[in-house]
Amino acid sequence: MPNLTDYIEDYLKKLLALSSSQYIEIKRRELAGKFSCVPSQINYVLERRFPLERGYLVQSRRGGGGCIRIYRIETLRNGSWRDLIDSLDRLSFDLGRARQLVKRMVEDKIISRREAAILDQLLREDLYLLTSLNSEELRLLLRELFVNALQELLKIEY
Amino acid sequence: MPNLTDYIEDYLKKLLALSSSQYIEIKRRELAGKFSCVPSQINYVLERRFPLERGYLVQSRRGGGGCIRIYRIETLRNGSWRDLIDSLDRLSFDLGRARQLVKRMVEDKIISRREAAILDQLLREDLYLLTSLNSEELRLLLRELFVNALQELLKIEY
DNA sequence: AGTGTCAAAGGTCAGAGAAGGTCAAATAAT
DNA sequence: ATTATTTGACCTTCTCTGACCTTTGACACT
Repeated sequence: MPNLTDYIEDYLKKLLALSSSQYIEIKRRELAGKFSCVPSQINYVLERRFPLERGYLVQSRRGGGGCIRIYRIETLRNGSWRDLIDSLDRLSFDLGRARQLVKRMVEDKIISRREAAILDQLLREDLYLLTSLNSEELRLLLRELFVNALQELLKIEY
Repeated sequence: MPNLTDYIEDYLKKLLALSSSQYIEIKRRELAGKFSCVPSQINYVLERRFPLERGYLVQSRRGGGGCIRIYRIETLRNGSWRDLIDSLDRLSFDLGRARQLVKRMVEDKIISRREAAILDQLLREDLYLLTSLNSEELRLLLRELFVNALQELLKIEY
């Protein structure tokens, strides 16, 4: 026999599944109204059913126009990001794919915009012009630097 | 779910981005009119969204022909660190000093632990062993990568 | 030139209202 | 008995408005 918390959890997860973006936005009061409960019930549900460990990130803003955002950090849990990085390592590494990966990781909130900025700088070919590296050497070096940086980065919690 | 303040902030930041100079000039009354709000709302937006700590400087003149100027500037904190970075650039760059700088920036909360982790990886000499770089070439490359990454990083707000 | 007045800016501040957050106590489930 | 849920009183943050204040420049008057 499901309880209120279960119903609200299901509802939010359905919304997330339907959403075309990586997150949903809710109004605490409204949602509480829909389920005829006190607003703080929503906090309880978020705390219990949408913790970071389970792959959710909750952010909120108070005041007029405030709201709660729930992000799905889908691939963080099963470690598929690490697999992706490893595949970059083993298979052909190229700049385009690396940059693409950085972009997606930002979108999925795996890394921050600032972290992405460093990685993007690292991938700037022109910075390496002053060296005598040939293009294959450069590719291997970039791969080494990029993959390593990313692996270390993901070891540390936000 | 954006509110009035968000809209006005966006509008002003777009103007700033489009502007060819370091600042934009607005008329408080006019702007308030455009967004159908009271003039003091503009002050509120400036106070909340364009404070010095975030790299904005707001000046104004009262009276006939008065107006408000919003400058995009570098924050003091970033500025003094940037000087340090530049000095690393011009003077002798070496790994020890670079690592030390990273450490101090973390302590001063200019950069995060994760950001530091990427920079530290970048400074790992052993990653460059697979290349044919001699030690002076390596030093120059590291300097280039490091200084560039840091400079880009400081351009982005947390 | 000096002064007074007025209108046209912009500035300040307090208060109302609109969210969301916390925490402890009561209740229900296991 | 212990853990999970639910509620409600109280708190903090953010936004918006309106009444009232200050500064500046133009112009008229001496």
